[in-house]
Amino acid sequence: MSTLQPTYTDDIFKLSIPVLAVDIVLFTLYKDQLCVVLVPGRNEWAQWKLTLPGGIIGRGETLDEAADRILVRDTNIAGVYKEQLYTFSGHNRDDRGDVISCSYYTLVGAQAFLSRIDLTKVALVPYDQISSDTVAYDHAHIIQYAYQRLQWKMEYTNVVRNILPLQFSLRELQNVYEIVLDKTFDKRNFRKKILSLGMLIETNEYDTENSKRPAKLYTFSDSELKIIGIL
Amino acid sequence: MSTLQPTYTDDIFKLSIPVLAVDIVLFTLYKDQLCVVLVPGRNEWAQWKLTLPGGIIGRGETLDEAADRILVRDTNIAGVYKEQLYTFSGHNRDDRGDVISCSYYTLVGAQAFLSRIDLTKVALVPYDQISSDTVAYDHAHIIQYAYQRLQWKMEYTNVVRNILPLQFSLRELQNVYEIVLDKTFDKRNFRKKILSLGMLIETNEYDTENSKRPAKLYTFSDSELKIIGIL
DNA sequence: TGAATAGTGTCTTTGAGACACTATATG
DNA sequence: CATATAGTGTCTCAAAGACACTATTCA
Repeated sequence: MSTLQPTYTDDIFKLSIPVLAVDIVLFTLYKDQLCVVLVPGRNEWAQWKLTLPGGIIGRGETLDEAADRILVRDTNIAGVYKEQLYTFSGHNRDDRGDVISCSYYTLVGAQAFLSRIDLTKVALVPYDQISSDTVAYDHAHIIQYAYQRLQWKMEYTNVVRNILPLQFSLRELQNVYEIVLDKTFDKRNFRKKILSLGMLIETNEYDTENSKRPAKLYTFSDSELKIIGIL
Repeated sequence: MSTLQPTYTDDIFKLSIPVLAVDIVLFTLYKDQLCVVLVPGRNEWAQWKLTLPGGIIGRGETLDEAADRILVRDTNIAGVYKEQLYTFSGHNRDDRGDVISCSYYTLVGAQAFLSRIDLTKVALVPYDQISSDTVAYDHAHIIQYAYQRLQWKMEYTNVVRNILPLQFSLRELQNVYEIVLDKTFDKRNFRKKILSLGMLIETNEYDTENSKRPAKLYTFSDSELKIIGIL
């Protein structure tokens, strides 16, 4: 993985084919809110608005490699879960010319996030404050699409593992589900269900900081994304 | 929609950015087999092998427009259901240079398919005969991915509507499900389930051709893709 | 009237969801 | 010992799946 920008030997916006860019929707939880990382817009159309971290893909680069490069460049974050979302095209998406955007989304835990990112360079915007008024181009639409995908993944996979620390209590886990899915769950039913899925392993440790009665800590049994039926 | 090829004013395979192509996985049912439409490979790497219908996207063209154009060019089929699948990239995907492929899949009923297509120009290949030995580039992989998506859509949406005629018997419907999902269903449970979903409307007509006892014909209640829980 | 396919109902099991009390540590 | 949060069990209802016979048309 390289943090170098590719160099372009042509005026890429004047070619007879469209330019392919990669845009990244980085979700994290911050103060019990689902947030997206955005950067200041760098040209006229984007003036006064924020945009997704993104960039033009270079020759010889794969989409995954470009996504990694851009993520490191703008957020200093590497090696996290990411997934290709959708490739957006359309007339007049971008003032620079004909740009097609292959979008990715990633999910990062708050601790990993805050330790690596430079908050003077990027903004952390709560999902419910994102709209076409605050975000440039069609990026609000892309973020909305990413959010739908994230919700789906939360319901049907163990993707939640990417936002939690190595050990966590069932209460923390339920909090994440409730925030991302924007609904509440009955504690007993939630625990019954989540434990029956076999995606958790009990540890012998307890969280004594966040509550009166210490809560048993769990870890995830699978290190990879796995499809399961949840909730 | 135009059937013209875009014209390229540069040598697009020598640019400093990758070239974006669109490839289409067209599924249809033929003689009780799930089949994919393939075309002869047009260059060295693809020699003796078949490829997906595909082409380079032109400037000012959206991905959906390019998909429509290529579908008409290679199969003479227009106005059918299609969906973007995934955008594939990778080192050495294509001998011509750095090509990234945005893939689509579509689903076409046999009658519409046979009436429009020219079978001297394209091949109809049963899904279970597709492998890297018979299909060029990474197209076998793309087809496999498309098949997974199709199976998923069959289970959770009314996408099956795109492969059936306007009117059909429950037996025909069950056949399609059994072929695509590659498993069998109990007739009573299938009918109970499918009718409870409310995605069908009973007609007053009967199919008297395909069986001794005439079967009641049904139509779909929704003209759009709709998420439902099936099977 | 026999052959072929359409069409129908019940029982059992499983999972989802509603719901309230006890257990344990801290100050 | 009061408070705050962890942790636990039962009942009900709905949907999935197993399973076998009757109905209708045609030759």
